[in-house]
Amino acid sequence: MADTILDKPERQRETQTRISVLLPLPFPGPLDYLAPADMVHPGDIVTVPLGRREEIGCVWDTQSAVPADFAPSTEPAIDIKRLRAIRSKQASTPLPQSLRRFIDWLAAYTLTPPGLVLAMAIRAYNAQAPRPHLGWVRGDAALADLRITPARQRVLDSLGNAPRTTSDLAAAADASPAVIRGLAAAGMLREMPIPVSAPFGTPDPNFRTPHLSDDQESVATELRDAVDARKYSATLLEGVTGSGKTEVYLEAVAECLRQGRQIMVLLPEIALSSQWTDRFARRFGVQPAIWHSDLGGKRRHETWRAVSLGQASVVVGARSALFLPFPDLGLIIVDEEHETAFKQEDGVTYHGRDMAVVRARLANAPVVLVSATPSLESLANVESGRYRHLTLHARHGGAVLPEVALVDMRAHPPERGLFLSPVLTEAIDQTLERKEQAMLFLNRRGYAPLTLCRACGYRMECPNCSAWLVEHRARRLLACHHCGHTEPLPDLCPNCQAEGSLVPIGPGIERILEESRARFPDARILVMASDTLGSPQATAEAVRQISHREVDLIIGTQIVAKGWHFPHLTLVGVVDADLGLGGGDLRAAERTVQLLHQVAGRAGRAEAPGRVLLQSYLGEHPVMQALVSNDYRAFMEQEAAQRRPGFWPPYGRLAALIVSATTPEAADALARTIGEHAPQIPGVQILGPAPAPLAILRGRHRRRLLLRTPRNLAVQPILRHWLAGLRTASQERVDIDIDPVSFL
DNA sequence: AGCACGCCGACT
DNA sequence: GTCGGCGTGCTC
Repeated sequence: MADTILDKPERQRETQTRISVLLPLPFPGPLDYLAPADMVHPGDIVTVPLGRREEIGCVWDTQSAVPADFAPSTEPAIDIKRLRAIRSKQASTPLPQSLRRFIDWLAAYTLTPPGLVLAMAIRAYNAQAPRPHLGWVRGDAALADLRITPARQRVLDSLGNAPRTTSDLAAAADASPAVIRGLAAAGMLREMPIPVSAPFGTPDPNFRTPHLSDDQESVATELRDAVDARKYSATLLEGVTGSGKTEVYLEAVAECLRQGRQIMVLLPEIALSSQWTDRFARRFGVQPAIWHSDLGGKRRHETWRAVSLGQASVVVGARSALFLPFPDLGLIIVDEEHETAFKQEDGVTYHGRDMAVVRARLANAPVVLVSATPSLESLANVESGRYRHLTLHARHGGAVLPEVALVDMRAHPPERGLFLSPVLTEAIDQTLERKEQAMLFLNRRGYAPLTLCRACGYRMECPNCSAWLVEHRARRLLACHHCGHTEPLPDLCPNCQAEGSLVPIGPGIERILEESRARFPDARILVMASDTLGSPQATAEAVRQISHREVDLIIGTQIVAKGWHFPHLTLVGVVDADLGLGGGDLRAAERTVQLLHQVAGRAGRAEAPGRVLLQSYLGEHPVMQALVSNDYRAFMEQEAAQRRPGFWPPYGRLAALIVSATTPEAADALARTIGEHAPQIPGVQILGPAPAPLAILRGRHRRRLLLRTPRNLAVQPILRHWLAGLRTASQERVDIDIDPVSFL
């Protein structure tokens, strides 16, 4: 990629104008540089001098597109005579205006320096300069100039019009690379870049059009119309598991492809993507481009480039795909929109689903949020008229919804030291006898979540975090799931030195595996957890084994809840349906219903009807009642009624201030100071300071303040004023989380 | 984020 | 007398 040198010293200074350049650094805004007028434009990627180093940046718009109510105040411009000149302009397509505006918007909304948001957009650009692959073709030198050995002759015979790499050529000619090097030195071979084959095929919208039911067809038509309108609109597509949501929204994708425009599809996790892309390929004939944060350097650069040139028409990815430079975005899909995995927690904190709606608005494109169990946020947006609501009612192909029943653990307790009720184990027996598959779901990795000393009551805790250490018996150690700390399981209690007094309390899936092996000795058991399925390939292999009936009993964590299709699965046992309800989280109930509903949806998709058993001590809890009666809507109305009066989200706005320091005293002092300077605004409430739910995380002591405002009040200016005069010591930090999702 | 400047402890 | 610790501050 050749650079254009702009700062020729002889160039007249008068021809240079002031331009803004945003750098991927935590500055409050863009810096000003000089460049020849009409040679650089907003969006261009440039290199500029900064101090005594050089940085890559993006030419930024002079005026901000951010709504004034939460835009940061701008500093006065510095004297033009003091500006330095841009070094060079990169020969790449500029960042589109809709992306630049999105970066500004997200930065202002999350109170993040815009440069750090830009960094997410150009990290791929930076990652690895595209080094073209070189290959060999016939050189100019005449044959007579060199002795032609048999090996050399074979190499020359193997040459073609298209360049071949050294290793390829050596193999074809059965010669060593040294022979090639010799020929090259004599000028009989010439190096030539190998043209990169287009890595992204063109999806064919008519490759295999599906047969849709009337219900599906009418929804598909509405979505196609939204695409045809070529303007912003937001739609919530709600449909139970198996109602064919994907098929239906792929018709909107097809419509957008027919227009020759680009499509962004966001999924909550990459684990889901292989199944999704296969489905896509069946519909459109080629694989879509895939994007996620740990995509390798070369692939990453290719994808970024293909998107910026409009060559990748469909990109499916995790939330970071929001920052790709689509020049002609015509549609955004957010699948499983209720998933909390869309919320980015570290670094720049933003909610992928909400930001997808913003991205769509700024690109003037339609966005479709898809879920079987929509978030209360999206339902509230439907209610207020901001989103349109489309519903798919029937399960496609005649499959019926699974029957959900409670197992009252008080009435039917497991044997001492075990965790499966006889009601559940007998149901598994019957399922296995019928040669059908069963699944046990427990959203907890490891063997036991707590290790306790029976002699003194000491609990094994993480030295860096206020969290219990989880025993992983297979790996013979105790692990912290928050910071990654591990230590061997001790023989003696570290507190009272008693021998053999440490006992595991509570189940993780390893312990359920142990119990299942003893209880169902003939069953072929497969464990699915994020730590046992390291790679996407391993996950795909596990799914294949299940589909091919090579497994009888599946034991899994959250990962099994994803939209997998398991045709022979007819029984799902939820080991601890009450698990998510503790901890006082605002969305605990909503999340539990969504998760367990999703888990239940794995059962009985084909001819055989499915059955779900929920082991619970809280049978009367609204969450259990909602699951048993399968009335999601009634449950969400009840949720809404609980949140509305107190202005809890989505009926109010929330921002969290996480104060952290190296000592508890420093954290307390800083949190108190901030609390004392809290603004007094009618309708605005400050909660705290209180110990953050994980009071110690990665060795830092954390306190939390919550700011709650009515929905019509922006929290950003309030926070800005509040924290404006604050000075913190070097080891102290205040992190802001707008619209916090996790309270843990 | 880098990379400077700057002011206090153990060494050729 | 210097080398080097990382605290504070600036970069258009």
